[in-house]
Amino acid sequence: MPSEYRVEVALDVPLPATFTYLAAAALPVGARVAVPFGTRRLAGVVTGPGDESADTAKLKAVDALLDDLPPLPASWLELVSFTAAYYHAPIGQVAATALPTALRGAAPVRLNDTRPWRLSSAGRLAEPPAARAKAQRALWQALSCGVLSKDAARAIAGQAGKLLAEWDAAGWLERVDTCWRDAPVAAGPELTAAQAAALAELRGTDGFAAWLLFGVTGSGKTEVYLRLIADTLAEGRQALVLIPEINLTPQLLSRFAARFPSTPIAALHSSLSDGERLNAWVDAWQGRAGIVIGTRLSVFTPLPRLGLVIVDEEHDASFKQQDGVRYHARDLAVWRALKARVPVVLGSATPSLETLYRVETGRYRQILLAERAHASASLPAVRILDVRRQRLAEGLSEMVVDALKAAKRRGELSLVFINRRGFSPVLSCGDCGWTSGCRHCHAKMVLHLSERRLRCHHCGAFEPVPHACPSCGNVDLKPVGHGTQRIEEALARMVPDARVLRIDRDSTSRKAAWDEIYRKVHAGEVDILVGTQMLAKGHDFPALSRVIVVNADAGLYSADYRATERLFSVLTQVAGRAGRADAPGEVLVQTQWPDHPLFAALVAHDTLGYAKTLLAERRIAALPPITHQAILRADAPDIRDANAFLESVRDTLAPPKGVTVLGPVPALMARLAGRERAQLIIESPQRAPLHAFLDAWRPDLDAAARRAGRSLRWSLDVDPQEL
DNA sequence: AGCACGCCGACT
DNA sequence: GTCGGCGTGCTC
Repeated sequence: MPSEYRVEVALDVPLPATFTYLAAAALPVGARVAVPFGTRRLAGVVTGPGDESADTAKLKAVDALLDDLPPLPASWLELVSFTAAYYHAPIGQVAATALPTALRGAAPVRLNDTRPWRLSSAGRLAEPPAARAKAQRALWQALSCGVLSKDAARAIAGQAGKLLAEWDAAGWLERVDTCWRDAPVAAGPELTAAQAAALAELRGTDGFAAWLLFGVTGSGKTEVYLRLIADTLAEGRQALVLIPEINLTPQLLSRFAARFPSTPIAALHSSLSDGERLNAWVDAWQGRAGIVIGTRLSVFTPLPRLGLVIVDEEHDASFKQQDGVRYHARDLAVWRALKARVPVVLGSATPSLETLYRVETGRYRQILLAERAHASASLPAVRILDVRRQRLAEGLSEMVVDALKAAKRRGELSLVFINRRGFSPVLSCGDCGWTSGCRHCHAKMVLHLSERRLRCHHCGAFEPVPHACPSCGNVDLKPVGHGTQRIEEALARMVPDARVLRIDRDSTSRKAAWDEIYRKVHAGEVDILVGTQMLAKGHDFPALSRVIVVNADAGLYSADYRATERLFSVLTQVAGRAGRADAPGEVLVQTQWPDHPLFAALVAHDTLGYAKTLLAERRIAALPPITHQAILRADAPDIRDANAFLESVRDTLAPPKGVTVLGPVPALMARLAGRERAQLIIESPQRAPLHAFLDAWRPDLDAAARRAGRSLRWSLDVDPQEL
């Protein structure tokens, strides 16, 4: 049979183009196909009609049309190609990222019918199982009362799968197409005046609108989301809810399930098997799920009846993918809402500067929830402890140890927060507060002990390491944020009889670990919790009377200009752990720089004011979000190979007016997993010339990488979140 | 990224 | 004599 048709197919290979194939019939755009590629057989997605100018002799034919599913929707393909264009990633790799694992392979996929059951008319006339078969009887009774999902059936009878199959074969059952438009919604708590006002404003729009829901910790943002979702479901439309991985807890999911008991919810969390994820994904795609709730990857779920998008904790760094296709789920979520002409709500207690800047420029609208939902819970009192010229034992001051001892005597739970993020060795003077700033730009210079010099990671300038403080002559210069390695042992030693529990990635890697930690804490078997980042968010601990931050300074002067923004955010969140119940909490922050404006804002709970300060700084320094950046990263076992690659591409193409290429400079984490990392920073006040430059540059990058050999790895990061 | 082809060292 | 090391080149 002659192959008269041609199609373009996107394949998961690191090549920028799509590939032209011959086909015996006109294949629909969005169809999944299997194609021969070299010696392999790969899965691909049809992106459009084939290139007619391609030489027929070189073309191969499509092998098979996979799946009996309908083709992927045009809106999904549009999202994939936008992502590929914006992040300068090969479209086939984006498509593979956007599909669930089960749909990435070249094997056809068969789907289970996941629709719930009810009794058919024959079933209603049939004899119920004997009363002594208790489980069978219970399952039958549940069916005769109404509709039953497979999960619900399994909860009633362990053998549900087998029984349902038998009864179905007997003709007693039928499938029900779910409709959530009239599904019941459980009553929620009464709204506060602020929540009601926020809701009224959010409901007042039609079509696309981007909102920042700016609410302090405990102000009840989730309740606002639930009410909006109820509106969306009542119109028969679907809601997409994006949540940081760490906040996507069973507690949160059961809160949604309890509010919408009969609405199918597709929860896309990390512990799903490939099959479960596929089912949830297809439920969303086929319009069977009313709510999709999940982490950044969920932004790619096709939703035919999308009516609302919510991004909770929109400032959270986990929305940015840090390898492969480096997309930002929050930004893509806003784009999706725009294309679907539906509202998007970005919620946060500490909004990102990107989002606040868009509020400032009028693109997003802001709604404030200024008070905690429980009138009795007030914001914690923050005290700044000046530790200059103090003797610190393992980073702990006497004041902090005394506070911990007093709390222990009163039987109260304290939290010692260790800020490990943003650590890079910036040199500082413990006497006068001098830090090693770069004389050519706004960045801090980083100590490179092996090279015995200071190096700027923004512009690349370097200087010898000073022997004494250039400002006051003190010879005892140290990297900021040093010396908190063995803090839990130190605590156990300095606070007699204190029961110290450490919480970090290691101690929580096992699944049962969290349950054990919760049990201990709730049973009052712990006096002091010690932990990093993980403790700042997501998990609710009761009656935290005191939060102590021992090394805030590590983020205060960092080579990464985003460090202060992140520090303020994490300190606000960890402070929010204190005093959530009836007792007002206290937060103690140790610092060598008590006069830093960050602390004044923290004490005053002035998130917005501090954000304005930071935005003003970014404007002066011409940094994001005022300007736009991309980073070309390279790593190799030998730094010279990475630098050689970056130098060879840096001058292949003259950047257009306004676009600046800086570097090569070392990455903030200059060495990782035995590889040395360096980068070029590309900056521009306008997005368009930046993207045009990256597009034109791409072939040069591919060519240079080929010349550089296999040991070199490289990637392009648009809107980087970390240096 | 895979996977082939291709040309040089230590083994049955 | 060959099994296998990973350099380089291509994939519609």
